[in-house]
Amino acid sequence: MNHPVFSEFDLTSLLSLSFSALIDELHDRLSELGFGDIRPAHGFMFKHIIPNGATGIELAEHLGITKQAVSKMVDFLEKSGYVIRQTHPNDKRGKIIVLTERGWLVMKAKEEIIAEIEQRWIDNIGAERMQMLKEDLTKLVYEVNEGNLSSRSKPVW
Amino acid sequence: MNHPVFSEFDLTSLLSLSFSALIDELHDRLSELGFGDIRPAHGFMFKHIIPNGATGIELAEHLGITKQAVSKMVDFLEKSGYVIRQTHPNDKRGKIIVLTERGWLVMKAKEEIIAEIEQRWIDNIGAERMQMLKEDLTKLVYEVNEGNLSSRSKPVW
DNA sequence: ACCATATAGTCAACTTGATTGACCACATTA
DNA sequence: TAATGTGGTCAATCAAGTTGACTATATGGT
Repeated sequence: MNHPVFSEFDLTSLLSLSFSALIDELHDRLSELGFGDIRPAHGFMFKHIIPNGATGIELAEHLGITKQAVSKMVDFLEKSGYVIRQTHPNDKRGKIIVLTERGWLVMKAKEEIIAEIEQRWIDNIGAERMQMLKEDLTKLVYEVNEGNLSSRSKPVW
Repeated sequence: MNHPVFSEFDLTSLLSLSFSALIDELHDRLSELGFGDIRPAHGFMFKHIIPNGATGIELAEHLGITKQAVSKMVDFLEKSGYVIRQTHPNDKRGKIIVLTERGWLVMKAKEEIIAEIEQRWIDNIGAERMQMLKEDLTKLVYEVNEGNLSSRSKPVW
């Protein structure tokens, strides 16, 4: 199939479409591996639980949602066996959320799948261009946020 | 401020962050212009209403949601004065959803804001790199979807 | 040491944007 | 023209978030 190279999409659509294409494939593959109950936001949470656990409030800030919403997500993930709540060593009010073995398995699977997709893209556009792509996107992320990154991001994985 | 150029983020995060940075700024600016009731999904709907209107089912397919959900969105947008439902000329069951004057104003504002942001990025990374970025993202969108584009995309604007 | 205030987490009620199912009016085709 | 298909809406429900109220524990000023 011969596709047009010059964009019929504007930048917004391109970013949106490439992102959701990536995420959709990732979650399809995770489903096949038996992780069908994992949603994109869970992955982003896991990322901040690594490597030594995190409190609910820390996760809430990272995810940009309320601590109550985090509490519910953790309820679900704990029931499904991906994380557990441990009592905080220094603060009896607090709890630390850590990954279980199953949680680590998802993270590992995710890494492998993303690496594989990324490799396909490298085969397609070349390693140099992929490097440029990443550099440029990194710059853009910093530029648009004008320095105060992660303040309002609603990220995934 | 001197930022690292080589990515501390993986591709998923980069795409997610750059996309949401873009969308956040866009909607902040639209809010300032008095379009605070417009959500990202509305913009994507508008895009497919242009230029000659669309039926609810067409929009549902484009947005990847049910026709009932579209119907609700249209209810809202009609009440807010962005679109109207016209009776379909050939099919008395159907309706065509078209933009009102106010609807066109939002689209125009959106174009200008995106163009301005894009220009900032061009100033930052250069026009050539921007062109490459778009080309590469376009390829990636096609590659990941393996030809059947827009079948499952959950896009915005 | 004590009290006032702040903080981590949970419970409950509500909101929002989607879903599924049922239905009506009109179209299409055999 | 009867049988089936299609566009749209209504209603009930679901999922994932919100706000508000509360408990238990920490912390800091006097």
